[in-house]
Amino acid sequence: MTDQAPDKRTQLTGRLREARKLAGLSQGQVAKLLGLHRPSVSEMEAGNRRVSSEELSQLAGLYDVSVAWLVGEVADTLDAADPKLQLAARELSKLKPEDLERLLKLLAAMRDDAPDTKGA
Amino acid sequence: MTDQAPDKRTQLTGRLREARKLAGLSQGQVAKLLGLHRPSVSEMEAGNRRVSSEELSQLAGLYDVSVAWLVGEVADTLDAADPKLQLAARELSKLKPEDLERLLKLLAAMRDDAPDTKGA
DNA sequence: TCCGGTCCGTAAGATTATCTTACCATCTGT
DNA sequence: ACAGATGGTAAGATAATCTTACGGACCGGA
Repeated sequence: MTDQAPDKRTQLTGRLREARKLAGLSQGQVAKLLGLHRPSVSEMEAGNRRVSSEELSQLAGLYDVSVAWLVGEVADTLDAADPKLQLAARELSKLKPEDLERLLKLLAAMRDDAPDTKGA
Repeated sequence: MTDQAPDKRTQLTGRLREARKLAGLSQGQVAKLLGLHRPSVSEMEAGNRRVSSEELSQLAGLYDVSVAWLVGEVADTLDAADPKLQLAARELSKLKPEDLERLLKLLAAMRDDAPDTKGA
């Protein structure tokens, strides 16, 4: 028990759960897809279990997120600035072009309607 | 058939060693910096030992590389993608968090609604 | 050549984490 | 209330990792 830096671990566990739910998957589904058991996934998200690098890659693929975001690493790209942006953009890529166009207009409307928060 | 898809693992181990040497560190140095023993690092690079997500982050920091590269993941999925997606991401970054949340749910619903062609 | 030092790979027993199965609580829709 | 699904947790069996140690390969100096 030489827990010296639980920050990263907590971040990972939180994001594992968040990404899973956003992907619309249950722990059981994930377990079956990764060839694991339900309790394993449960304790992974609880932080009571390690997540190997292989599992990390598989989870990232399943949830359509990057391993960098899962482990809380900051890259210098656009997606890294806002964690959820990558996920959202990923979803956008699956839309039909016409839907994407519509969504872009909607986004512009939302932004124009409520400008605020941070500048720059 | 013990080795059917060792791509990811082989890639990780190979890159672990490559990154370490490029960083000018010995296994002993890495072991001490991570609070491990020399044999552990040795077997990590040999692929006979798992690398946890925490260790992965620490190693990436030590070697000054990204975890995405270590595991063989393509980091920048966004920037290299369609210009339209990039534009969409820019719009997303201007949204308020609550709006982004709403949008994520909407996207998840759209994807869930559409017929899927079983992925990875 | 011989020596001292460093680096790395590997083995065997002790230690630890993980797996497997099972049970329980909660929530939802009928 | 019932049935189904989801998620948290416990205990023994299992498999991994840790710890220590030994040995080989390499390099520069006497």
